[in-house]
Amino acid sequence: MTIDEQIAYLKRGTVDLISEEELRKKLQKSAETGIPLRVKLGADPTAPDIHLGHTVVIRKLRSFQQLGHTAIFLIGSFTGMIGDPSGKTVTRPPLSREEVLANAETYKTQIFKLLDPEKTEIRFNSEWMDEFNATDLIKLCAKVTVKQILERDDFEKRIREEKPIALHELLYPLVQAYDSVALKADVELGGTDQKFNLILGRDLQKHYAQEPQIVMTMPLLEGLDGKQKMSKSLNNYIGITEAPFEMFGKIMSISDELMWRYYELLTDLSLDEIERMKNSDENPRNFKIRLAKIIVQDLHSAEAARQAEEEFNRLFVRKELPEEMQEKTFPSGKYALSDLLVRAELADSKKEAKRLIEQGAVRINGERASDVKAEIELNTDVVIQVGKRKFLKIRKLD
RNA sequence: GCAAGGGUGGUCGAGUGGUCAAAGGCACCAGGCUGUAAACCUGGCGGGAUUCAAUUCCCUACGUAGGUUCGAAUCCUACCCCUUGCACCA
Repeated sequence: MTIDEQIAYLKRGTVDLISEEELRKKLQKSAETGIPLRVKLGADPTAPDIHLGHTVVIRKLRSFQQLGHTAIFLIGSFTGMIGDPSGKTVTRPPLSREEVLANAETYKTQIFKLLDPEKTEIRFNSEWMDEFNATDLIKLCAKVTVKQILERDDFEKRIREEKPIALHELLYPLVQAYDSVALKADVELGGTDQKFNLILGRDLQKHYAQEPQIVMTMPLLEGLDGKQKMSKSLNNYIGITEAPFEMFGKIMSISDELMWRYYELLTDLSLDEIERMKNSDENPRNFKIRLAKIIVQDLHSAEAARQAEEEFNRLFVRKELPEEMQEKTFPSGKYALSDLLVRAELADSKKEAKRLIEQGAVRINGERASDVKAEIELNTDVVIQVGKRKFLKIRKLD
């Protein structure tokens, strides 16, 4: 690839690129000297469950890796061990060293679904922050002004809304910026919410007589609802370790509009190709299937994607029973249906079980059961379906 | 420490003595229509029991613990927590 082609490739899907000129210079220099660029991506060690939203930026890191550069996955172990009470949710307890290490392991297995382990540096910021003493910290603080820090949008917003800001929260961006100095990063990637922190890294590097890093930010991916950003707490996410069929199904349930967004940020299809599909009058459903297959293939395998599609067709197109379903064993005998649903964990309470029956959500061996007081005789195996996607085979125990 | 404001169901947010298992929105669940799309429509949304059924009853819940009252999310007392301002540190 020529330098121009590389830039075009790397620019895809980015929101901010500061700056393209500097990136060009770095790429040129790297090509001339054969020294790969050091590309940093930071992660918070408190939430080791990676979802598709995170993969947007991880995929970008992979792009750099594929061009021969060094991917650095930085785990904020130091920050995690202090504990960050910011944000509206419950105070996060500080993590112990063991927890941080355990989370780091989880991270590794997840990111290596996308990144090449051989070409990835995993680093922890406690490597240098543990040695940092009060003098170092104060010297570091002296390099920026309060005004600079308070410029960050969310700080500004909280001041305006008279919400509290803990002092150490002001220090987090600084520590993150210092990580870039410690790593001698050439490029730092992050979500758009990280823009301020990444730029601060540039500023700080100048203070340490380093060439400032290139800042690239990526959009925060919308979750399955298509409105809010994907996150675990909003329960609108697809986890990177989810089973192929789950992933496939969730992708099939997103809106058509959102599908194009996912195409752009989660696949490598050319923008031209995506545009062509968008303007085609083919049933969008087919494109969604294609998207689902691409994503499942990327995170699992081609075979897994094929099977997921097959299962999807079986369940929702042909309305057949799944190939495999969970099984539970009960002593043979007579059961009140509502009771059985609870005991089989298909409903949380008897009230809910009755509700489900009343609303026609329950099927026994394919027959809709609408009698709340129904009893079923368990003398053979029975398949119970609740709603569209919960299936359970109940086996009798003699 | 003082003063003021606040703590309600998954969430936001009404409710200031009975009609409150608590309005309304969102989220969520189920059904319908579809392409497991969107939009839309319908029902549900603490738990247990009871009736053929409309039902009815009981328990738990409005920061915690007590109290007043026939009756409290609502009033009183103490405590805990959050926010803001002031003070202390001088």
